[in-house]
Amino acid sequence: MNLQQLRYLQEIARRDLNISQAADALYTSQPGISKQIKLLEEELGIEIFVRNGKRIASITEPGRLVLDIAQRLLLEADNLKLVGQEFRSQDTGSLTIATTHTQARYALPPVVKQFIERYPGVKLNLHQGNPTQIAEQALNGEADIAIATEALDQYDELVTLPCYEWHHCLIVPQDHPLLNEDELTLAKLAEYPIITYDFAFSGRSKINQAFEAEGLTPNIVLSAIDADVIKTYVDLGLGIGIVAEMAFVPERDVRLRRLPLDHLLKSNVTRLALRRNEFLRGYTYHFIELFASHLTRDVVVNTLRKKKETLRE
Amino acid sequence: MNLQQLRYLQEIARRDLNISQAADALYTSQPGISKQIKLLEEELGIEIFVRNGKRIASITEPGRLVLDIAQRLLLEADNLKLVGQEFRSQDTGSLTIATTHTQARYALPPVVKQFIERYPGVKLNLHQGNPTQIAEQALNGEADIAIATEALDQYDELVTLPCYEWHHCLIVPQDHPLLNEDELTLAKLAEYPIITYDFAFSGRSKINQAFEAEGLTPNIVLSAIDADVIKTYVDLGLGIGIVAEMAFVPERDVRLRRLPLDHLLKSNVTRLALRRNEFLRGYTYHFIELFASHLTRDVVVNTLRKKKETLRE
DNA sequence: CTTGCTTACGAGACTCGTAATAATT
DNA sequence: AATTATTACGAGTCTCGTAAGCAAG
Repeated sequence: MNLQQLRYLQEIARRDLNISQAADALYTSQPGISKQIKLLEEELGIEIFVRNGKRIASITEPGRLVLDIAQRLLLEADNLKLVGQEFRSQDTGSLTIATTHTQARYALPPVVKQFIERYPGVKLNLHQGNPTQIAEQALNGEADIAIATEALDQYDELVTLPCYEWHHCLIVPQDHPLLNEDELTLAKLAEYPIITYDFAFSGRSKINQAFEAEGLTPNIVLSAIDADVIKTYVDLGLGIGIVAEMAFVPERDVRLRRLPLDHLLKSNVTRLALRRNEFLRGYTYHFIELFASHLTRDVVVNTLRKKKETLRE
Repeated sequence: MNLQQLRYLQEIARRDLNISQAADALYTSQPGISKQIKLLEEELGIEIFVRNGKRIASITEPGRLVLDIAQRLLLEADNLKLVGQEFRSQDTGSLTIATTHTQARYALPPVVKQFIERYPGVKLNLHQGNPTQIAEQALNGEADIAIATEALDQYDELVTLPCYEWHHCLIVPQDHPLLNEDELTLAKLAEYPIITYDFAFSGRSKINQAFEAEGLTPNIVLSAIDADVIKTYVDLGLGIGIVAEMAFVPERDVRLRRLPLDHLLKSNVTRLALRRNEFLRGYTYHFIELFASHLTRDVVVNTLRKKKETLRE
């Protein structure tokens, strides 16, 4: 048994049990992988894959267990390399953040600015995507940190930490009748065409819930995946917009007005996700603390080693 | 980087940083280990050991981290092998219990009897030792389960589970004046020479605490590490004995009498300890459940993956 | 007939043991 | 002087890539 075999195994699992694809991904030959997997199965004395003649059909039950363990093991192997890098060169390396438009555009810029000044030797990458993509990038190590408001909680292998709480707000053209209302209600909002986030983005679920709870059906005329699109169409007069409060910038959005919705919609919590048990570089802790000052190194370390909430077995 | 290098590393750490001893323990050559460690250090780009010329003096800070990770990684490697064994042959293998006299002599026999009947193919080993030895055997994998009333809680790498609660009792010769007392008090006990457990065994700490709390100094004339020795000397008239209640067997100890001490001494909890994150064979779960029926497989699985209570970093 | 896994085989790399060397106690 | 680590070197093994074979869809 060796690490290489386990890497092969992991890659096969990632590539839908296709050995050829795994070979391509790892820049090696397909027969090589095939043989090593055979050897591994032989050594462990179990079949990892169910084979249909010469095709791999599925994973066996013990295979699933083996895969699980192998992944934890490989994570520790990565950690070893990271420890090396950390001590070899404290402040150089790379840091990849997977996040959504809202965070990348409105929440992260000041953090990034501070970070790159402090760590000029660290190559900072931002991957933008939807919450599911983000979570998966964190899961398979493509990203070191995932930041989003939705969907991060659904993976056993990820640890999540609350970063900050925010509310939605209403944005309307500067001459809109709603600006004269004494008290905003969902019912009044429902009278106008609404432009807001696409399903699965930036707390859209909270918006749906609120209207449903009052038996209202909002007239969503456009669902966008980012606030800039929403603001553009609100400006054009297509409807009223509901966006994250961070996304309204008075200096820039001069033709729009903001109205708070704190009392109508539940608040949202933006969270970040890390791979459980991963070793983090010193600058990664620093980045996290820059983003959410309560997430000190100690807090993060403690959470990283916490128990899983649910177990599959 | 490969598993072998990490095994070498682990063994060196276990053998007080002596490469020659590690080589002996692993049945390999000393230069071989030396070289592989060098290679590992080179690959990680850090020094793991502090060298004084040609002697290894200590572990560096990054080395300690590396060692920590390596141990977790190797545990998972062991787990892979165990998964193999589990599925290859469900009911054969070995199970090693490290425990104290009290448990081995009075608590375990019925469990062992049932177990060997149910699993004739499993080689069951019992290692007797003091609580510290027991914990260490569990730690380095010499034992699969440690069972004791003391000392198990002090290791990060071990998970402990409560098995059962018990009290001490007083044993006296059949004609002893204390048998005529209406109500036993610690003060009355302190009037007689006492024979009980050695420090660090079977709840001795609870006994000391109780007397101290009342400002009494018991006259301990003999401290033994097992109840059989205690009973022998009580029978000889050397004093009165305080032992675990399980250790008194009316049918056998016919010349002695038992008096309850539940109201005078705090109760004790016997616990078992497992290595955190270890994969357990099916029959191991079964053994645990035979010993403590509330410790079902699910309960144990959940605890094994729990977070550490304290972190060193 | 294309995709995908396995078998066969050989070049090159790696591991490990022995022997010699050197430093520390 | 004895213990212990490093260096040197060679035999044997292992890994991996190419090429050929073969089963499944």
